[in-house]
Amino acid sequence: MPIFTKKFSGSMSGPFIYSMDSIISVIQKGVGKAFKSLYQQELDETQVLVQVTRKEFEGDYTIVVFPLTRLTGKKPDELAQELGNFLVNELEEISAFNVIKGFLNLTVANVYWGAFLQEVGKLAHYGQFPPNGHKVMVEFCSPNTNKPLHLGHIRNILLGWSCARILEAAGYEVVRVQVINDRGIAVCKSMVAWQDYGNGATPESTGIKSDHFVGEYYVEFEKRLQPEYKTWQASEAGQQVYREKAKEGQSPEAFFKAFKNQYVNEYSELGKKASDMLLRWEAGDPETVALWKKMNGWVYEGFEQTFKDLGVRFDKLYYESETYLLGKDLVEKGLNEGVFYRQDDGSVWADLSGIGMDPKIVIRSNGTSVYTTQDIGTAHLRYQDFGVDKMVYVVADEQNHHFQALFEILKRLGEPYAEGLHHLAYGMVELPEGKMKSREGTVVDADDLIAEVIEEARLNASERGEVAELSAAEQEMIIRRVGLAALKFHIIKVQPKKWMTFDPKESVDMQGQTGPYIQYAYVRINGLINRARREGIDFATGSAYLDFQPAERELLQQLYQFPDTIQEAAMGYDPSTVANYCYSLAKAYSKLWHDLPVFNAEDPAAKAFRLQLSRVTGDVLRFGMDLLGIQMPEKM
RNA sequence: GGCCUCGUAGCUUAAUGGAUAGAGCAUCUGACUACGGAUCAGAAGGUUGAAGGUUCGACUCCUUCCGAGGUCACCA
Repeated sequence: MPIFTKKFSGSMSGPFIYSMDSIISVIQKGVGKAFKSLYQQELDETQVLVQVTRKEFEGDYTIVVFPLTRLTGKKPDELAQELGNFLVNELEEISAFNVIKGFLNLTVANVYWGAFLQEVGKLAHYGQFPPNGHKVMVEFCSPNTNKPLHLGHIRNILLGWSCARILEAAGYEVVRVQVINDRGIAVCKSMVAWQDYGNGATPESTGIKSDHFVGEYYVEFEKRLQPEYKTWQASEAGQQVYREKAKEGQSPEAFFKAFKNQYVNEYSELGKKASDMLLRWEAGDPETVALWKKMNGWVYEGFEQTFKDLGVRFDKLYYESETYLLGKDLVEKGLNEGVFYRQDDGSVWADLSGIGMDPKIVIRSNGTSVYTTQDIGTAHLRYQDFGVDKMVYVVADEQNHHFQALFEILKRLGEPYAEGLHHLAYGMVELPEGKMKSREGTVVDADDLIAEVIEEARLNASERGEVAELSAAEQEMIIRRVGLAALKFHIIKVQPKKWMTFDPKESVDMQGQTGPYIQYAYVRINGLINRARREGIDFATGSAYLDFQPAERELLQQLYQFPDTIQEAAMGYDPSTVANYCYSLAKAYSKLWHDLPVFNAEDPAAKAFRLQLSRVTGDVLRFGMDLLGIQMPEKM
């Protein structure tokens, strides 16, 4: 059967990926040949629309012939019939066809599917593409150091991590980084509160997780500020400001709510303490810097634990305290090259009217730099550090405007990586009650949430007892994996750009379209494979089995889609694509499990084939879920 | 106000311009003396926010409108 050896040694062949010419391109080429031979017409084959046949119809792949009719002047059904005949005669891969309302459904020969499975079965990492020579940086998480991580960070972290893994699978070399906002007024508030009200307490002395410990002092600051502000509002000074600055008909409540920031900056004693702290920090006062280092150290220790719990790590951390002065020299250079212009007051701007945006300031009139300037410098620094040709910023969509401006400026500055910049903008996470608001205490804490899903998994496990005979440590690992799978999958199955409503009750679901459902399919497979290995069954002997049942065909088709799915997810920076694929594959396997006996199959070839099919499915599920940052348990 | 995003079943959501809009949850009904029932099968649930337009064909593209949100800082 020479056709198969030819197909299996395509130009992309490597140690990792299954690489025969895709069936779709085989079909497309066949259609091109048909047009030449039947109608004497040249055709752009890539324009032929080939898609997976919908379940309710007979066949594996479908050609939509409508767009082709105007080239021949034939009716859709007639053209489809002629093409179908031609393809079945000419292509060994195609064994049958049928035509329904202008759709040409093609059936792929069983022998082709059978060979596909055997070939994939030999690969160590089906779906992993060979290195493509490109290097990409993914920035994600990037928290402030005054508070612990919350639900929003979790979505960010999961998206960033998964995106990085998917790019790796697609052949990129990936560098994971984050920028930690370790300076500024917010951090100073925590410092002031700890200094004044902490009485020397430490995370160790209180037994509180260290980032939460620091967060409590941030809250403490706000708590102390409130009565101070109330008192001031009632005072003559406060009333005078209200009379002078309130808009016509604005109630005191509304005015003072809006005025709060200004109050803290200009009138508050506590606020003054914080801004003094910031000034001392900027001046490099040793005592202040020591305090800052101590408290940030606590925060990092806590963050590190959360990252570990979530199973993520970074290659390099950038700190704003080290990068916030960067970018000014690049602005200076851009100024000389006409990329920016200086106003009379000394401030420097970028004119972005060319892309329909308002002017963007990059240097204040007092000569200091802004956020955008800093990001310009950081991007440049990163390029120097790693030489990446792509940079992906995983940041909430509230910063769309900022990144649009930043990318445009970097482009105009002629930065070498400028064409490879991408803002992976994700939607905010809301609760069923509405937005999370730290002031109202409705923020879902990351550590609490993780603990909660694990407890839920523990409850579920105790109701079953399959893992009861395992050691405590093994049980604990399984419970963690199951709980985290529920949480992670629940978040990552939603397209990044969509705002999502996070219902804690649904996030711990373990049935239906969930992480544990997929894990369960894997665990079943694992049980079968272990038994087969104990009995020394050779899966390759399944190649003799070719009379596929519908459930087997469905699974083969889906397995075949895996590399394309990874490419699609990588190009679209969209992990939800992989999540949905994994679910769909697990569902197809559950169906097969129900419909057909595997170990007790009708004959040895069928048994070996189904074991091989199961094993490959298990491998793909494990690899696919790993791309989402989800670990598989061996039992559950 | 300018720019941008979103609107799909009660809820959470899927669908490179293609066939009867696909799942899960919740509700109801079935299926374990076959390899793990965290499963499978079935029922019910939709004028895809509204109205036009382009197209052989529109959830998808265009226009207008309605609704929700974001952003337009010498904040980060």
